[in-house]
Amino acid sequence: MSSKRPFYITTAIAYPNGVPHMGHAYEAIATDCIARFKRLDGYDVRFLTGTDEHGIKMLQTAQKAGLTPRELLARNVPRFQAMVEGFGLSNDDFIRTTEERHKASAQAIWEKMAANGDIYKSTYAGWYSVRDEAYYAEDETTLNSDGVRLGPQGTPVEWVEEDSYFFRLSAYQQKLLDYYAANPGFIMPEARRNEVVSFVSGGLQDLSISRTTFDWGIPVPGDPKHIMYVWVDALTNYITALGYPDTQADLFRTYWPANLHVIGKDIIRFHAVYWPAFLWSAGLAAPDRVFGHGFLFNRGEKMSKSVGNVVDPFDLLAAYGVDPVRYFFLREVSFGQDGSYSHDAIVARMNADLANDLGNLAQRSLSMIAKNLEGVVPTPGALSAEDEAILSLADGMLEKAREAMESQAIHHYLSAVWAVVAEANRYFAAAAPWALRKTDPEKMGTVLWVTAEVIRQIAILAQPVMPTSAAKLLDLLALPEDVRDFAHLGAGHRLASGGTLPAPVGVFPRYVEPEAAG
RNA sequence: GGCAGCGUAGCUCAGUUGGUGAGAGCGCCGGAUUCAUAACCCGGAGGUCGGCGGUUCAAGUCCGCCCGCUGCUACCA
Repeated sequence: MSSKRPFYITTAIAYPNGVPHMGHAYEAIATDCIARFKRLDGYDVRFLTGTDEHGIKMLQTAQKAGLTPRELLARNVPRFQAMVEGFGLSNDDFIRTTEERHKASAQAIWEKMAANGDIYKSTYAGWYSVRDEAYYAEDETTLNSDGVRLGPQGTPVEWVEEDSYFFRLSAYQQKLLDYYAANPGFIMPEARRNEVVSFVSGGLQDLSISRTTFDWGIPVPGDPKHIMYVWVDALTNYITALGYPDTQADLFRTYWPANLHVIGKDIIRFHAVYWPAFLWSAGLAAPDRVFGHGFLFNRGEKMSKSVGNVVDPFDLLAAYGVDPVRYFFLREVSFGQDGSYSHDAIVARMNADLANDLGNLAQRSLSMIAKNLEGVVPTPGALSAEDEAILSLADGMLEKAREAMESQAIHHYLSAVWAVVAEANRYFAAAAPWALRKTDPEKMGTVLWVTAEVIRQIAILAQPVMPTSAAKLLDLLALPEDVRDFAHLGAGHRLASGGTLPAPVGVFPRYVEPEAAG
């Protein structure tokens, strides 16, 4: 067991009845950025992602394609795994809910909840929307002009009457409200918390948690005609991956309760209401925080197949490269709010922030070291007020970044780092080392050292967003692998003088439009 | 209908508990420079802070009403 503080972070598990879209990738890179940040900041991080593979929608999609569910999964899940790979995720595990370990886990939590008296059998009759995965009361539905009955979301519903097991969610209303009150950071952003509190305050109905109308799911223990409601199945993935039901094993003891579930704002209720109740019922602790991120829009429009503006995340990778795409989404979008993207916006960020500001700064300063100092890191002389000022700003980045990341304000963390990039450019221009080369070579060396030191700290802090590019930058500074974590930021670990640097190469190329088709 | 939030320069947005002449980035215009990825640096253009009214010595920042937008939720039908 590690002496480091544990940090367990998860994405939601993706529903692979289709191929990955940019929304999946967005959640993945944001969560990965947080995981990497915590790891570099000295935490013992466990990072989980995966796929949610049961449920009637999966079955129906497969049937439409003339496939079995397993065949559909065999076709789609590798795409999600390729996305995880392609976007550079540092996950420790990839869970699939069709795995045997998960079946055992889901059945175990069911039995715990049943043993606690929270599950009872009754009859459910009502209107069910497959698309919404939800039941509606008669008066919540409407008949449209074609005689088709629709649910409140406008999706078709069908009459379902079946035996069902119910979870006594109503018994947890007050406990949930108390938990929200005692843990104001449980649901973030705050606006989401208000919505959940308001919803729970309005009263909770018991939840139907089994189905008998189809069989693509995990059988209810002792009553295999029933399969579990997908959310009981899906949410449990977070503990399955820690070895549940073996709650005494190191993995579970170390990492549960989870520190952070990163999810889309559309599934807040399942994570902030149902999930804690299930856990308490099973005698387990609720997670520390559920963060609901926003949705992405393509040029301000919601992505939809009919509009034809669905963006394939792999296309973005091919067009811009993984690190620029990661940087763009994490910098441009306020984490927790909806965001918009477009080719122009991505290129603007890529060229302005990465190529012009950071990349060019590294290139111009390092190439001066290469050309004038034979690639040897100079020894600084006496530091001027300007030297001290920029170093002090660089030293202050970590605190600001940490503070931002405490509330998952990824965009604030990045803007704090890039504010220093901008200031470093001003510093460099004002110090004009190319002029000092003739008038005051020692001072030129000092300026180049200060600049390289500032770049060192920026690169270390850029690792969570752009792991590959930041590593290249650190390679250019000949920084050993074991001194690239946040413990090596600040005045206590300045860039060593005297070392020889490799020949500088561009790390962040400008994006130039491909030649117009001729 | 209820609850919550939002509406600030062309665009995307910051603006702590009300107090020097309202900001940043991008874009645009002009200048400077040549170490560098035609990049960096400097300067500028420039918005009735959605509208009206109010509180205050002082409001983008508080109160009321109105308009527009978003989310959650309820209900009518």
